[in-house]
Amino acid sequence: MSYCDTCLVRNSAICAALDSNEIEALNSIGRRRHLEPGESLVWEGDQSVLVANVIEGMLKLTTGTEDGREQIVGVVYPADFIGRPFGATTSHSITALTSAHVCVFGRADFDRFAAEHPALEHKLLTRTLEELDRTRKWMLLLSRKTAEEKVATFLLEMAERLANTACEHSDGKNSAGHFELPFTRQQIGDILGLTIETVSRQMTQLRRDGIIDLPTRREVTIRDHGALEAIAG
Amino acid sequence: MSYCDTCLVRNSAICAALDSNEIEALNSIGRRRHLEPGESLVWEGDQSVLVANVIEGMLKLTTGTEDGREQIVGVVYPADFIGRPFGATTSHSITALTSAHVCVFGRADFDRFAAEHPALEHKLLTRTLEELDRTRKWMLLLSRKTAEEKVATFLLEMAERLANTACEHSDGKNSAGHFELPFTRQQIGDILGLTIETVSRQMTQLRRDGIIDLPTRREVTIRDHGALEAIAG
DNA sequence: CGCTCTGTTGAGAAGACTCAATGCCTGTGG
DNA sequence: CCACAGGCATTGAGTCTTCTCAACAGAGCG
Repeated sequence: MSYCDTCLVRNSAICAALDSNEIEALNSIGRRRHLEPGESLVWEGDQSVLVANVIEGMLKLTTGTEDGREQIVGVVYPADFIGRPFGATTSHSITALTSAHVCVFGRADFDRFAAEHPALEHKLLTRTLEELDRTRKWMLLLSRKTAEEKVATFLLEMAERLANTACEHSDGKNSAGHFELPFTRQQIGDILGLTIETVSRQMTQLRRDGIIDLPTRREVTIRDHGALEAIAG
Repeated sequence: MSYCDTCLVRNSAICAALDSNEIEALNSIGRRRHLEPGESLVWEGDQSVLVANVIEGMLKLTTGTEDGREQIVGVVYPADFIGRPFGATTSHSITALTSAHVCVFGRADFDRFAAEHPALEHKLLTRTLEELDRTRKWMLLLSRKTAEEKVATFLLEMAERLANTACEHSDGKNSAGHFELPFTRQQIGDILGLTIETVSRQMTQLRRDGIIDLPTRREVTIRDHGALEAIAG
């Protein structure tokens, strides 16, 4: 009996490119692993020894300077693929933001398996291309947008991301204009390339302007979506 | 007679994954094209109708805000692959920085060809993964490094890039510590997320400190490589 | 109830930007 | 051959944004 039969992301992860026999074969080289919030799966600069599918939870990809400045270079969600196949080292750390479940493969095993299954590689390629598009779009934000624009852009993106998941879970928390932030202010700062104080100030300003509301620290209500988009630029 | 027989990048572009029959087939769907400096091959937001290999010259990938702020999200060199296969739209413009030759394919033709040649897709995948690594590393620079660190990092990277090409061309211009900048100050600013004035000031400061020399506007000599690395962080 | 962790707010400093003036090449035409 | 225009680069002065440092407030928890 394969883990995959009950896998939540069976049909949306890269595994969707495989038939049931192939899934069985992939399953035999993988294993499930649980991560506590804050626990890391790989560290920046490490030998790339493992790759994984995210089954549940959220993880951050980070890189940093020697003197401790950190930048989040990506956030991954269920069904996303993580790790660096076909390469010697990992260019970023991977750390759980929430409690998370991943499906881990030894990199060498995975590389070998992928080489024999072009459909899997194709899926991996299209995902990598999409990720590259997203990353490049983020570069513009990091380098050219003001703090106000960054925070507005971030809130819009979170609203969109979480509106999708709301449909699945139907927990009522995340509707069109209201959602629960899955990040601390520090993490938002690390994503946007700002300090925690600047993030806080911009959020307060948007609340004062009546564009958003902050019922609690972790909740956000978008009161004027158009205005937020205008600010995001 | 195939163009490919005389292609300068035949063995380093993704074409290297193909045997001579396959190259012939790929050649039949591609054509050469010349670009003048400043001429664009694709525009941000366009339908993705073509992809290409760079044969000669340098091109920039850019994205921008509505109000005209621009960010260079990548620079490509001979043998690099450009364009967005397997996707509807292009997330960035591609513009020649120098006079350039590219080998262009219709995207639909290329997608079809790639689907039938897993070795080509594999090569494309590894390249895309490398590009993603580079791009993420650049995010840290854009968001967390100071102007001084940015310029130092840029000069080191250029020195390394151009040292490699020096071996091929042996024109004597680009040795370990000396090279000719292929960018204007404005372009350097667009790459580093700085204004032209800030770039200029940082370069001047590095010259005053005796770390680099600037014999002409376009030439750079690195006098103290270690110091430059220390500054780059 | 007090402790800790996270977030908010304020004051001042520092870095980068804007605007403006000047300098230096290159190429063109007299 | 020289003068001059136009583009690029440098330099300076002043402003604005964001960061830093520091104090304080509020939520969650033992």
